[in-house]
Amino acid sequence: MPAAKRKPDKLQGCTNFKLRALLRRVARHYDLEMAKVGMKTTQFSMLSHLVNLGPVAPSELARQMGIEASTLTRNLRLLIAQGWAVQGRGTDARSRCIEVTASGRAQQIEGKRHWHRAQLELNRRLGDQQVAELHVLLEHGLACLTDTSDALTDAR
Amino acid sequence: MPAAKRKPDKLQGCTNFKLRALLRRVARHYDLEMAKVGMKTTQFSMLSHLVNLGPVAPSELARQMGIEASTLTRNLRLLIAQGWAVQGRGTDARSRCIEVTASGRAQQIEGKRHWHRAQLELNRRLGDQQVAELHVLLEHGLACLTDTSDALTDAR
DNA sequence: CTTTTATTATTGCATATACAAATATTGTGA
DNA sequence: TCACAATATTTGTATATGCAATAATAAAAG
Repeated sequence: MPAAKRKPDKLQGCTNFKLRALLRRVARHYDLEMAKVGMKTTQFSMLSHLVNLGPVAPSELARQMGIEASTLTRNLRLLIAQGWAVQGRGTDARSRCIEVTASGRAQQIEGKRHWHRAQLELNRRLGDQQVAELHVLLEHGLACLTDTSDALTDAR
Repeated sequence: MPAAKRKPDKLQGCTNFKLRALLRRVARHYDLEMAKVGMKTTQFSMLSHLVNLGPVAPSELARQMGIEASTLTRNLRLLIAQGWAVQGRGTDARSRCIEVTASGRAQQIEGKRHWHRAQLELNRRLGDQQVAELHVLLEHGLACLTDTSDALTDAR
């Protein structure tokens, strides 16, 4: 049957699969660049959030980054182990306060140079226009899937 | 300064971060649906590839899925442990041959129903048009980052 | 035919990630 | 004030993922 009439199902049309496939490549692209300053792109991400937010509670940082608190706890350990961040007492006896260190700031600035190179190279490879459009759609998707409790398909 | 003239740097413009953020949500969306038949979306993905490809060598399956052979080895174990696939001798004493079982086929068909529900719901949430455009850009990005050895920025 | 090189798969090590359960602490209602 | 609910963080458990190093075998070179 002609390609145009093929059922749009199959795995060809799996958004999850396509996203994963691209992320694997893109992550590799950035990571190769960030490795030059001894960090992963995800670590640079968290470090940058810390720099931009200032002293912040774990739960708030997790919210800002859109990750689970449990994920944050573990990923943060790597930054602390590198001496890029410290964790002190929060407003409460149960909460904490995370803050970037001087070393962390320096590392973030270094990292930013490399991140920028990676981003420019990506833009060059995919085309500025395409990257811009991709960003719009990624943000759109994120907005549509934010909160609005999923899983309601037959939960009620 | 007006948003339009803001430097396009910052983390606002990180393709990696945006992709990751969306994948986390999208993966959750699909996984909640696939959980109803006791599997992760990534497992359904591999199982479907096995169904579509027929008996295949690990290296070829990895190539088709765009993942590392080492990743495949481990992920495949879960399918085998569930009895959805078996691994036999390949053409060679060093190679293997992976094949879906009857139980695996049944599981894939079950899974497909749920995958389809998840995909339709995603389309509904984001809009058919947006999803279609997203797919085009994801495929474009993948094509631009495929092979063409990365990391050449200053490797030579 | 033996030494070297290439291919195929697996293991070791490390990170990112989530959900559920446990901990610790704070706040509330009776 | 005491039992119970709410909040903040960490731990337990499981998956996905990659790179580097091994192991096993095959192919090529000499």
